Amino acid sequence: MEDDAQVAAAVRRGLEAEGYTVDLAPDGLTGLRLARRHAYRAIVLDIMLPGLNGYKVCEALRADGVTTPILMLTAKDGEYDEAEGLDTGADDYLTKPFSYLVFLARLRALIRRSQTPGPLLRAGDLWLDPAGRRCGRGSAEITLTEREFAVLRCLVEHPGEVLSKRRIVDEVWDIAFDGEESIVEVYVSMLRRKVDTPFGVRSITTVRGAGYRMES
Amino acid sequence: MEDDAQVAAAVRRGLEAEGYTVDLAPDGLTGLRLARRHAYRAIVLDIMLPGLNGYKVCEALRADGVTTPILMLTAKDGEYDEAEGLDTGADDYLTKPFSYLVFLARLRALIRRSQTPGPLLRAGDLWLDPAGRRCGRGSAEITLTEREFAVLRCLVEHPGEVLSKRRIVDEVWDIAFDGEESIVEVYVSMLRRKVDTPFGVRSITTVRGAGYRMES
DNA sequence: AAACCCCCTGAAGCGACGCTGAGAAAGCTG
DNA sequence: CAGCTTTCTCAGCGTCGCTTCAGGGGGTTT
Repeated sequence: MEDDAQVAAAVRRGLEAEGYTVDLAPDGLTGLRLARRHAYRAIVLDIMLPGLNGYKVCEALRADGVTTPILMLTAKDGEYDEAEGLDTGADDYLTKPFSYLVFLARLRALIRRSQTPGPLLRAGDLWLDPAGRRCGRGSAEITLTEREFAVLRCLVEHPGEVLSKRRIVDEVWDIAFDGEESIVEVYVSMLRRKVDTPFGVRSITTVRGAGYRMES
Repeated sequence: MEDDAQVAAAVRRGLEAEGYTVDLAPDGLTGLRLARRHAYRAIVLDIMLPGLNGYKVCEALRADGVTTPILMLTAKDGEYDEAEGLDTGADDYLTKPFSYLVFLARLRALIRRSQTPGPLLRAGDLWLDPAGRRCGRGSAEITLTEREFAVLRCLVEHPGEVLSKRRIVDEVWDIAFDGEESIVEVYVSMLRRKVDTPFGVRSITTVRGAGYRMES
């Protein structure tokens, strides 16, 4: 216990030296309250805690919908049930005693992994996630086909700029494509029906004789 | 030097006779490379190594997040401090000269102690333990074949991201694989039958023309 | 105002894509 | 060596998306 407090203090000093900001909770209940109030980048949780044990805290947090990555510190003599640990929703485990370097590496890995949401392309409240190949307006997700997505992406990547059909065909279609440029008209039509009309807006403007423009 | 090489060879023969598989590195850098690429059950590290010494190797591995238990072999004459060895992240140390039986016992103890749940990959209530090569949903464990596990792991490592069949084949299969990408379809089908259908969910989404996506 | 041009959009064919069951080949275990 | 598991291929089938076409609407020019 006194030992634990010393370890905790050492860990805090180490992390703060790395540039992290650290909040330390003396017991489970305090930790739970802190975690509920703040949006931490990661939570380190000791199983052996005064008051409320680590499992309970973890379970309570997950039940609250807190998705912050949790690193659980388990005792050396694995007295606990493994399945229980998996169920409560921790993201990683570390068995005591551990080296500080390992601890740091695991914590970093955890934080890195939780920052997955890739860069979004935006135009107003319209968003496009190239990595996940998703798209939507506001909180509503919109299902697009491959070609539709490619055309919309092309437009959103150049907001406020007029793109000729020729240019869009060149960027979206294969070089071997020998069809008409009018294919773009068809896709713009379909896009408007999916991303504009249902929301009562008009984000893709036709510039007669020149092409199309994404309003930013 | 020559002595060391002979000791190493003898240790190798002994361990192989016990049924272990052994990789031997002639110098620190080679060892580091091997340890980074493979998931060994344990690493035996001599402090006196050509090129990169044992402390450096150990430190580098731990900084990379490699948690494989490390047994450090130190020289008798206290030029190096034992405590220093433990500081860099070794799990146990042995002072030369030592008896083979002691060595074996310590190694076994290390391996036994290290079999705790490692870092978990998660996607919703689906979990994957790469170290233990186990997987499950919630508290239910799911049995997967090697390939199934590798494909699922590949997907779970990039949650919310669309992975093309090409990319999955590249990550999971051998470079020498010259089959069709459609093999991925077969494995996704089998995975869905094991990890999705029995639980009434659909976590692996098909993105037609693009690939597959693990819903996060 | 008429003619012209550009664009919109619904319909439909067809080719491509993905899913799945069956089974052969290779590997492992007892 | 026999029986089991695992891996991979193949083919059939259903579905979906890409593209074309044609008719209509609405600016623009003469």
